[in-house]
Amino acid sequence: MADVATLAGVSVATVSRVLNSPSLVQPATRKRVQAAMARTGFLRNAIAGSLAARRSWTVGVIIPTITNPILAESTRGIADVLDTRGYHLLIGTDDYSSDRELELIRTFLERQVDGLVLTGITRKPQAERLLRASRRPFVTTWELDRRRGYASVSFDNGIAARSMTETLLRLGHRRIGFVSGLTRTNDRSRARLRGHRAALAAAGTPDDPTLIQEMSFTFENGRKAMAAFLAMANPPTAVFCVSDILAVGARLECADRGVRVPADVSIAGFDDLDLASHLRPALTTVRVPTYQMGRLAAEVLLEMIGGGPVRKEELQTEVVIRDSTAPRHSASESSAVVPGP
Amino acid sequence: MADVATLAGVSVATVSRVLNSPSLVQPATRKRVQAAMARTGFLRNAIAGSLAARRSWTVGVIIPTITNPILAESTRGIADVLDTRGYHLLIGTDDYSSDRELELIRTFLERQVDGLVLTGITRKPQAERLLRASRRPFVTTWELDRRRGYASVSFDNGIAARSMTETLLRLGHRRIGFVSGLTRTNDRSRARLRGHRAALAAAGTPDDPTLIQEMSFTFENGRKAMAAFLAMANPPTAVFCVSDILAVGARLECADRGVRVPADVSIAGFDDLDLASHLRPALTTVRVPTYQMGRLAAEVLLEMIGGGPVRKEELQTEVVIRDSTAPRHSASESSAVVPGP
DNA sequence: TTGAAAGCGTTACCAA
DNA sequence: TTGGTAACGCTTTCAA
Repeated sequence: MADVATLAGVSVATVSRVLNSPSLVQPATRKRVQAAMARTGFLRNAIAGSLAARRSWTVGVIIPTITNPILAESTRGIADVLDTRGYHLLIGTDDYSSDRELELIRTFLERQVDGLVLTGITRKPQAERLLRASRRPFVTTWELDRRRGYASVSFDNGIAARSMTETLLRLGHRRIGFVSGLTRTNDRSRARLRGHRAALAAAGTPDDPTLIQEMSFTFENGRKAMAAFLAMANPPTAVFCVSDILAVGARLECADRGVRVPADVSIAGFDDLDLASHLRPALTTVRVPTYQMGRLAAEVLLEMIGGGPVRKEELQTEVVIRDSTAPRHSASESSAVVPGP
Repeated sequence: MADVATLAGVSVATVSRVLNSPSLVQPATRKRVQAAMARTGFLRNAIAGSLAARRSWTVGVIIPTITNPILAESTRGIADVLDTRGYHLLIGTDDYSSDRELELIRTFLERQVDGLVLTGITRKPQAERLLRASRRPFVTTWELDRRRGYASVSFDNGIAARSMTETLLRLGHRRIGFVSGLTRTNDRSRARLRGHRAALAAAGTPDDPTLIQEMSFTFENGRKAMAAFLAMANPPTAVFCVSDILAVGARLECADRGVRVPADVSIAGFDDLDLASHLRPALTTVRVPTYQMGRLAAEVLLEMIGGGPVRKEELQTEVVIRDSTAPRHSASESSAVVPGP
C-alpha cells in the first residue's frame, strides 16, 4: 500500500480511503490511486485491515456435517447472502459433538468472526458462556431458541413432527414405527420425538417403545430400521422417519423384500429433499424451507452485526402428502384375499 | 494478553510463548500464565497473531457448489485433515462461474489464506496470474493438472469416462446415449466427454451427436435427458450419465414410463454416491475415491505450506458393475415378442 | 479533500 | 529462560 501511495503521490491514508470510502476522495486523485493499484497489482492485506478496523468481514458457520444434503442446502442459503454482502464464510463441522462445537466456537471467536450461525440450541454451558462473553451476535438455526435475547431462525421441530404423526393417525394408523435421529447428541431429533409422542398421547394411542429406533442419517440405517420393524410379530402399518435419507433407505428395504409401499406399509420422511418427490412412490414428507432458512439466518445475523436488534423468525413447515402413505384400511384390504365372484 | 502478563507477573512475550511454544517456557511460569489465562477468560486475537506471524492458519477452498453431494464429500475430506492440523477452512462457492472464481481467489488471497484448494484446472488467465504472483501454494482437485510446477490431487476424468464407455461397448451396446455436464463451464465434464468419444472412436463406433446431451446435475435433468432419448425413433440401448444424480433421474424416468432397466435400456452413472448401491436395480457406475481425494489434497497442500515440494497424486477410479447394465443381446431378446409354442 | 501519526494485539528478534 | 520492543499493514482520528 505504501508503494501505491508513493506511485500515486498521495498518503497511505488516501489509498485506504479509496479502498473503503471512495466517495471521500476527489475523483481525480481516486483515479490516480486506482491506476497505481492496477499498475502495482496491489492486493490489500485484509488481515491487517481487520485488525485495525476491528471487523473481519467473516462469519463462522458450524454445522454437524457438510455431507448431509439438507444441511448443505441451508448452508448454501447462508453463503448466498454472505457473498453478496462481501462477507466470508468460515465453516466448521462438529459431527454432532458438543465438545468439538465448543472448540470451534472458541477458535472462531479467536479468529474474530463478526458473527456466528449455529445449529440447534443446546450446547455446553462453557460454549454458552463463551458466546455471551464475546458479545458477538450469533443466530441459531434448525431449532427455535425461545429464550429472550437469543436470535434464531427456524421452524419448530416438535410441531413439524407432530403434524406428520397426526396425519398418519388420521389415515387410521395406530402402530406407527418411528425412526429417530440420535437423540443424545441432537436436540432437533429430541424435539421431533417429543412431537411424535405428543401426537400419540393426544390421540390416546399407546406409545410402544419397541416402535422407536434411533439411528444416524444414512440410507443403510433406514434399511436396518425398516428390516427390524418388518421382523416384528406385529409390525407397524406406517413408519415415520425423521429424515428423508432414512425414509429412502426404508423404502428401498421394502422393495428388496417385496413389501409394497404404501399397500403393505406407509412411509413418511422429513426434509423434503429433491429426491423425495422423484422417488416412486413419491415420498410423503415434511417440507422444510431449508434454503430460505439459511438466507434469513444470514440476513438476521448481518443486521445484528450492523447493530440491529436480536431477532427471531419462526418459519412454517408443511406436511406434503404424496404416494408413499395410504389409509390403513386400504392396506388391509389390498393384502386381504379377495374372494372370487 | 497484557492483562494476563501483568496478572502472571511476566511479559507479553512470555505469554505469547506459552501459547505458541510452551516448551520454551519453564513449567512453573507456564503454569502461572495458564492460570492467569483461565482466570481472565483470555481469548487470543488470532487476527493480530496472523498479521505478526504472516501466517493465517487458514486454507481457502473453492468449489462449484456445496450442494452437490459428491463435492460435499471431497470437502469433508479436506475439512477432516485441516481440523486435526489446526487449520481453518474458508469456503467459497462459484457456481461454475470462472468470474466468481477469480473474485474468490482474489479475496481469499487478500484474507491471507496460507493455501488454496481449487476445483478443476482451467480458469481465467487473470486468476492464474494472481495465483502465481501470490506465491502461495494451491492444489487442484477433480482433475489432474499435468503442467510441471502445479500441484494436483485427482484422477483422470478422461480415462475414467473412457473405461465406462468401453465397458458398455463390451456389453454389445453400439448406440450409447451420453448425458454430459455443462462443458462450457466445467472442464471435468469436457474431459469425460472426450474420454467417451475416444472410446467410441477406438471401437469404430459412430459418434452420433444426437446421442449427446448436456445438463447440469439434477434429478430432474436426468429425467429429461432420458425422456428425450426414449422419444427418439432409434433410442440408445444404453445411457451413460456423467453423474449419479443424473443417472438416478434417468432411472426414475424409466420407471415412470414402464421402461425396464436394464432389460430395455442399460444405465450407468459416475461418482458412486451412496445412493447408487442402494437403488434397485443397483447402479453401475464409476467409483471415485472422493473422500480420500479431499484428504490427500489437504495433506499435500499442508506439506507445501510447510515448505515441501509441489506434488502430484493421481488416484485411480474403478468401473463398478452392478445391476443397471446388461448385455445388449439380453435386451433385444427380452423385448422381442416370443412366439408361442 | 488530504496527511500525519497513533493505534490494532500479536510475534519474533535481540539482549540480558 | 525471560523481557523489551520493533515490526506486521492496515484504519481512523485529528489537523491542516
